[in-house]
Amino acid sequence: MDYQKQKDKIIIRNTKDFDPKDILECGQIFRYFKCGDSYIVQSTNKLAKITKINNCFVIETKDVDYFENFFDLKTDYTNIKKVLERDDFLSQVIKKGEGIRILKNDFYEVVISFVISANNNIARIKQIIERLCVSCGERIENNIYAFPKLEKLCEKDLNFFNSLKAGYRGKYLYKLVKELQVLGLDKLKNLDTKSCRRELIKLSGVGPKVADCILLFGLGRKDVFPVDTWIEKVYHRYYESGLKNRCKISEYFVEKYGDYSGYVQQYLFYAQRELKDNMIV
DNA sequence: ATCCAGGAAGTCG
DNA sequence: CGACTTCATGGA
Repeated sequence: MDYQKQKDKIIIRNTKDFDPKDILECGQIFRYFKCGDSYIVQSTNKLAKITKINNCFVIETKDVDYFENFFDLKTDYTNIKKVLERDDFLSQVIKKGEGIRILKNDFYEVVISFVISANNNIARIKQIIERLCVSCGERIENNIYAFPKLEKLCEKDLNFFNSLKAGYRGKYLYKLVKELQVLGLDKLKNLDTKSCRRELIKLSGVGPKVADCILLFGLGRKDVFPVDTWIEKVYHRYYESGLKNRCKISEYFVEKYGDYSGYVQQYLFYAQRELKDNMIV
C-alpha cells in the first residue's frame, strides 16, 4: 500500500485499493457521513476526515496511528484481489467494490453496533447508534459525539434502551452491556476464532451471524463468513442452492474460501446490495 | 396493506 | 439437534 504518514494526516496514493465510498458504504461501519466532498468517519472517541485531492486520498486526523491501523493500511489488497480474481465470478464481483478494505474497528463498539443491526436496515441502524452516542457519548465537536463508554451504558435502565427506538433489541442491549462488563472485553479478544465465536454467541442479542460480524470487523478474523439476507440471496442465485440453513451456508463458504472468507463475503455483500437483483450476468 | 431489513430467542417435536 | 414463531420500527 503506497501511503505516507504525517503529523496530522495520511496521504494515500494507491487509490485503486482505497475508496472511502466502497469502504464505508459496504455495511461494516455505521458512524460516518458525507460532508461536502469529504467523508467523516468515527470510531470510539476518534475522528477522521477523508478528502480526495489530486488523485490522492487524504485522511486528516489527530490520531494518525489509530487510523493507520483502522484502515488496515499495512495489508496488501492488490495481492488479495489478485488471488481471488483467478475465480471468474469473483473477478466480476470485485469490480463493483475494488476499493473495499475490511476495517479494524473497536471491538466493543462493533459488539454493540451489530446487536442493533440484527433484522434491521442500515439507514435505521445508523439512526439508532447516533441516538445512542448523542445521549450518552462524550461531546467531541459541535454535533459530533464519541461512542459511549461501557461503564456509562451499564448505569442506564431498560427504559433508556427502549427510548433508542431499537425495538425489541432494547432489552438485548440492556442485558448485553452488563454481561460485557462482568466478562471483561479483553478476555474475548485473545481467544482463537472458534472459541471466541462460541463465547460471543452466549451474549444476549448475539447469534451466529452477529458473532461472525464481530469477529470480522472487530477482531480482524478473516476465517468467518457472515450470512445475512443478502448473502443468502447470493448463495441461492450464484452458488449451489441446496442448503437452507444459514449456518450451513456459512460453513460452505468458509470451507470454500478459507482465510479469504471475510474478504469474499464483503465483496459479495457490497455488489449484491449495490446492484440489487442484477449483480452479474 | 404487505413485505423487508447485515437475525436472535423462545418454543415445540 | 431442526423447524417454526415472535419480536419493534420505519421505509418502500
